[in-house]
Amino acid sequence: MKVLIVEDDQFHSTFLQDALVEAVPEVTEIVHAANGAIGEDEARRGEIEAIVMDLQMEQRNGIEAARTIWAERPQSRILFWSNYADDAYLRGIAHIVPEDSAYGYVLKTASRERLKLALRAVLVEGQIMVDREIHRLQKRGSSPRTRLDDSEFDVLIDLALGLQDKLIAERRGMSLRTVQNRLLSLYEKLGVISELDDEVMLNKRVRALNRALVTRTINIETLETTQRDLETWLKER
Amino acid sequence: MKVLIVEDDQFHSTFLQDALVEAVPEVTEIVHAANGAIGEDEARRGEIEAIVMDLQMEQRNGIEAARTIWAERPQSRILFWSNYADDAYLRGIAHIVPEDSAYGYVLKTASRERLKLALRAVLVEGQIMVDREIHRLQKRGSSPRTRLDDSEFDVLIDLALGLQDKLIAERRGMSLRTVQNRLLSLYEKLGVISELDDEVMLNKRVRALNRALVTRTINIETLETTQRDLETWLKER
DNA sequence: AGAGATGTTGCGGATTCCCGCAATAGTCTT
DNA sequence: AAGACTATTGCGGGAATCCGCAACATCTCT
Repeated sequence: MKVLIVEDDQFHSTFLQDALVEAVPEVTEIVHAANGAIGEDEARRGEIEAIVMDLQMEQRNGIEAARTIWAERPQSRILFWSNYADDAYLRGIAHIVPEDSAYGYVLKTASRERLKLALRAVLVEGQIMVDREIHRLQKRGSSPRTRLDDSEFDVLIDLALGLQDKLIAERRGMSLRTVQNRLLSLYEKLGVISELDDEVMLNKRVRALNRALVTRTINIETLETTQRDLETWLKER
Repeated sequence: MKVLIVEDDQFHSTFLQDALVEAVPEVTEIVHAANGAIGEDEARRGEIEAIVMDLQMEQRNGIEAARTIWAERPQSRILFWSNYADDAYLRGIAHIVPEDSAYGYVLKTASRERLKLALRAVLVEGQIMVDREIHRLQKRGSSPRTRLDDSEFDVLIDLALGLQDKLIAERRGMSLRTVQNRLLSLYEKLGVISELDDEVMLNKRVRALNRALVTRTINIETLETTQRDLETWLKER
């Protein structure tokens, strides 16, 4: 079994390798890649189907790499190994994971045992496995009062990119007023109103982005990658 | 010589310790702390004056910890060891570093040799040492056309927190129109106008925050820590 | 099928934002 | 010290945003 490790941090990479040979003795070869772009090449060249990948990397992050890898070889099994439990990563993965392919998400703060468990479960057994910590975070918002639905999330992205209402309406195919309704519920769910509310008036648009960032609903990488999507959309409209 | 290591990542912590004993044989004792709050306690209890500290930590980050440590013991020598070269960190440090005390800033991607050099230079020799990579980043903006001055940076912070013009004016003691002038030059320097300019109209306020984030002028931790400053200001006005 | 809940859209107005124009104050140069 | 620059501030107006009100459209449940 060939396994590809995509990780740009030296120490984490070797730590990962150690855990891997312990947890999965059937490994015959381990290939390393220091960022997402190299990872894609290696996966292509080596016809590799078992991958452990960091999410935060220079150049090209894990989500983007996974997207092209899965596009070329949908049955690839990918275990994401990340520092953060940002909701944006989960949504990003949820959007690109192919039907019935195996993947997992483990935090770097997880114990070595849990990492080894996830390595076996995903790479060998082909299971889906998401770290409990992350699930907790995902759940926390699951009271529908706080959790954003997909269309709200789309509008949040556009807001974060700096589009104004009219453009968002055009891009998402809604009326101006509907966009504003979405924004309204965004302000509600992100806690823009409740906080410093009385007395202090805030710029809700900026505050919404601020809250989305500190609550880990989106992150800076989200801004960067969605920016590219926006640019292509702008060209072909 | 007693040295305190403040670092929440297991691997990095031991790596740091190894480099430390190699580079600084005069070390007699090494104390570990897993986050900023514990670090403050240890520094206080142990009367430690040589510290190596990560910047990104849960709970309480390196800048905040350094602020209280330096407030209590200004001659402390602190080497910051960070993943990122965000401008926000540099500004944060520049604001709190006491007169003629030693500090340094090294990236985690730096070679072991450079780390060891910095350890000696800062902890033993009491020099000031900033990683070349960071300086490069700081310089890049140093064409005054792009680099933010302090008052612009202040306004950027307030904008990022979601304050509206009137409140910023009150907080920073300027007139409304002056705030708007600052915003104008912010939009200019952050590249809000130049990008997608013609055709596409943007919400400049949000776009400014977006640009400030992706250019690493500020980061999410900045949002969190400055939020606390804002809250105290709000109470006592 | 009918009643109620939820989502979408238009209209209008109060507020905020963006910024050109112009007067004044402060700084630098020669 | 006079002239040139730059920063600060007020005024005013066009555009964008926020949001209540109300009319439909859809969906759900019994």
